[in-house]
Amino acid sequence: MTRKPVIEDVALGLFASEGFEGASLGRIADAVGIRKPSIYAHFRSKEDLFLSVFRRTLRRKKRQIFQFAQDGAGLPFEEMLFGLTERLMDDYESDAETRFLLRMCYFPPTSLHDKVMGMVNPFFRQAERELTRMLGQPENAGRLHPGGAQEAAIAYVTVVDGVLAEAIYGSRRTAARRLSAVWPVYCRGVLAKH
Amino acid sequence: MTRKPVIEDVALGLFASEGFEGASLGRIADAVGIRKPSIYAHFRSKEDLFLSVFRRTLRRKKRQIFQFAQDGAGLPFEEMLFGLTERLMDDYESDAETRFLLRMCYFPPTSLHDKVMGMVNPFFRQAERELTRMLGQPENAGRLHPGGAQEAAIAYVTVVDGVLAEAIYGSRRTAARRLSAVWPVYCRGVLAKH
DNA sequence: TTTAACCTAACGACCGTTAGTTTGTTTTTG
DNA sequence: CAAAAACAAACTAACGGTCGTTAGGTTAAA
Repeated sequence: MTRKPVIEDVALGLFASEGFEGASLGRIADAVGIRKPSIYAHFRSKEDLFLSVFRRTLRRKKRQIFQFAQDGAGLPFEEMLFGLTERLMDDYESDAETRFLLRMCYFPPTSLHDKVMGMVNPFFRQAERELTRMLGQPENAGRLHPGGAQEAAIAYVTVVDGVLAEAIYGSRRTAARRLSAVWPVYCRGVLAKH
Repeated sequence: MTRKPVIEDVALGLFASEGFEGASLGRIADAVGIRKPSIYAHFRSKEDLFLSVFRRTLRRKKRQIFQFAQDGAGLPFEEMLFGLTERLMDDYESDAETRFLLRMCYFPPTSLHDKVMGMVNPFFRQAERELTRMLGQPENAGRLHPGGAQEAAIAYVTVVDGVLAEAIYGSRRTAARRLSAVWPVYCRGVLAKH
């Protein structure tokens, strides 16, 4: 019975709350209930542990978001996008994976900056592209302001990041306040006047 | 001729790029051109150095933003707010103080979390309150959507954080792309249809 | 009998910090 | 006005602790 996944879970939590440099292998090992050098039975280095955790977490988050979009495919786009923002906001409070991912996208370990961004940026680009494509579908494009699908897509990810920012340095409560203020503004801004 | 301000400047730069835990007193001293213990002639501890830098930086940034708002008091509010967003975005690239402040508002040193947030949160609250007040002035309130001044103010800070987020994990270029997409959406969302 | 997962012991490097000293400039005093 | 005292800002040396990491041994399952 290997503790590799336990190490990853504990490391995830500590990386999320203390950062890469702030979370030491000693504290990780303590929390797992093993000795520090035992970590090296599973990972070549601290950086290797981090990258392993990061890859796993990014993969899962991709799937979750894709799944959420698929489940809401029948809904009007603004309902589905609102739900997604709400979900991400709630996840930041309840889910260490989301906190980890967000923190490390903003401020990755200096030595791993390029490697991390090389994984994250394609994901962001793809997400924005697929969102643009979805908003460009006939049933949505007709309801959009002439500004177009791409403008609405970029504005959306900006709004999401703005709400998540408040979830980071504020709280779920204040982030929810932001969401309920910005969402009507966003909708009026992207929907065509009828 | 004391090197205290030099120490603060160098620490600011390293804290901004490597984080509090990632920036060591040894490296700071090296960059200043003094020995590590000499720092203790000016600061009681690393935390003390950090707090000193943080206070100074927050004070300056407050003044800058207040000044910017005052200078643009004659303009239509959406022009002044666009300019402010642009300014903050540019500052993130060119000004280490802005990078430091933003990073430490998101993820302050764990042990100083409450102290830092105790300084930052009042500032954010005041900024939002004054923005709401400004948008509520007769010459602006009449041009606003019935949603109201407070909604427009909260939506604005959300947009700013969204643009700055892209400045952090992307670049000035991609952040500018966001700004030019989100701004028309924001304006349509907060202005009354004529 | 090999292999995987842990262990203990210990490494050198660096961490933040303290003690005590030197040096050069102010400030006070005879 | 010159000597003395005080002070500020640097220094060297070194502290105990923690960092990530390696070597090598034990144990139990395959």
